[in-house]
Amino acid sequence: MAPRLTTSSYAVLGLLAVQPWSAYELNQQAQRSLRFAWPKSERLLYAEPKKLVELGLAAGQLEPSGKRNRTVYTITAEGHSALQSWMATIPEPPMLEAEALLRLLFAENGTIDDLLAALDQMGAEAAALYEQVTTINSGYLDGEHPFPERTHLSVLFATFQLELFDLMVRWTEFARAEVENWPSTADIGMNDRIVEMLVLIREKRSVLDAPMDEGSTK
Amino acid sequence: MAPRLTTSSYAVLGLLAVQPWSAYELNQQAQRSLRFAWPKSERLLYAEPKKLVELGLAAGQLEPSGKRNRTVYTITAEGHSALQSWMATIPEPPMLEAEALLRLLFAENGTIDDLLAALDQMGAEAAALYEQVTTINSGYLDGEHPFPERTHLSVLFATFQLELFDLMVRWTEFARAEVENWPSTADIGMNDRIVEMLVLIREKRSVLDAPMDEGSTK
DNA sequence: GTGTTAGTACTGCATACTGCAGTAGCATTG
DNA sequence: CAATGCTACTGCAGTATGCAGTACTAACAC
Repeated sequence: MAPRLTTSSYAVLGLLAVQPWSAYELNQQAQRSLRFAWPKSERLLYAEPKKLVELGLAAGQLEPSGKRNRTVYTITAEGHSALQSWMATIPEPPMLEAEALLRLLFAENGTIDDLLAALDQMGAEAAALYEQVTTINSGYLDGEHPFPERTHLSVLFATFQLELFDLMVRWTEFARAEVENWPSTADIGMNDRIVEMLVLIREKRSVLDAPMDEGSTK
Repeated sequence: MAPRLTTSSYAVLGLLAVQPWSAYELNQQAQRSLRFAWPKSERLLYAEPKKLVELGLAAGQLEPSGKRNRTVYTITAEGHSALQSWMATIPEPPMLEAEALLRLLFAENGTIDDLLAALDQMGAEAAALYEQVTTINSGYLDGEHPFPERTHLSVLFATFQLELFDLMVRWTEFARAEVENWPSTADIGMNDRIVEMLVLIREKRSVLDAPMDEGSTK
């Protein structure tokens, strides 16, 4: 039976549309950019091109290097047209998986320090990724893009990543400041500060822009 | 053999720590908040409490209502302490799955309209969620929170959701404006505007704040 | 009074995906 | 020449998802 094409299949097909790769190279490539939009396991990235070959969307040629054999996958004409059709379909909504936010939701089951540690972890990871993406993109100004004709796509994509990481850093700092003023994780409910935030929310104003009022802390 | 505890197990345990629920109610509850931090399938939310019972972290009592039986799950003392220990561990990094961004990365395989449609879809979904969360939270000001003592957690969590949805709306609008100026999806590479964006990135300035320069648009 | 629709409350199954352990060649360094 | 680390994968057990199916209940229409 013919296997079904998943979004991950099209993700791999998209990479093959750039140039032929072996499964190993596909994995490295996925680490560089794909993982920020469609994070998939190494294991899957080895399995997916085989499925594409089976379906005729890619071709695999064995290239022996020494005693080892590596298979290099190339997109076929059918692969190109499958990818084109997929591009015209409507995408699934974005999904965010964040364990740190789960810790916030259930914070009453842990200590203030547990919660602060989770927020700090999330902020630190976002900060590190922000630096990484900034460095890579700064390099493009010096002609370091491996596919110069694709720079516009990488850069526009990077603008989203950077805004997201920046938001995570700023929000975790904001949340830390709030939580530091809590006497405990449980049974706070609605104090003056929470009401303040709710008013900002109702007025569709950002809580990150509004300075914390001295009188309402503690 | 005893099944392993996953993050999803702790997510369900966290819900049970709030109050006892049936698997059906667990699913409804997960729709309201959990899905924004830890999106899991309905199917799993039916299976997970059974696993918790097997492990002694929850107890399930059968409550017949008419001819139908529904099982209501309650957290046990061991469940509480398992949850507490988990709260002290470091969380996994956040992960974003966004098909629309995948379309951007591989946009050269589709038309400008395909790309705009994907961006619009992402923006529209984020805008709808922004409204939803704003409405629900505004209700808390009128005492509509089902667990008043947990309002502080819901609200702080909501501030992140709103910032994220707002970012998605603003970024998709920004990206749309950029893409509208492209002659095609492919082979743009590095024009003046892309260089401008790269300079902003290198200087760690937000592209969303910087107005688009008339002279550089095509 | 009975057919229809919508909501409640699940289960089974095929398929998708992940993590981890294992294998094995090749290159560098001590 | 042994050890370490990188390249380049595969097998397998377990986790998670989507979808179809089952079955009961309540409301309202006809």
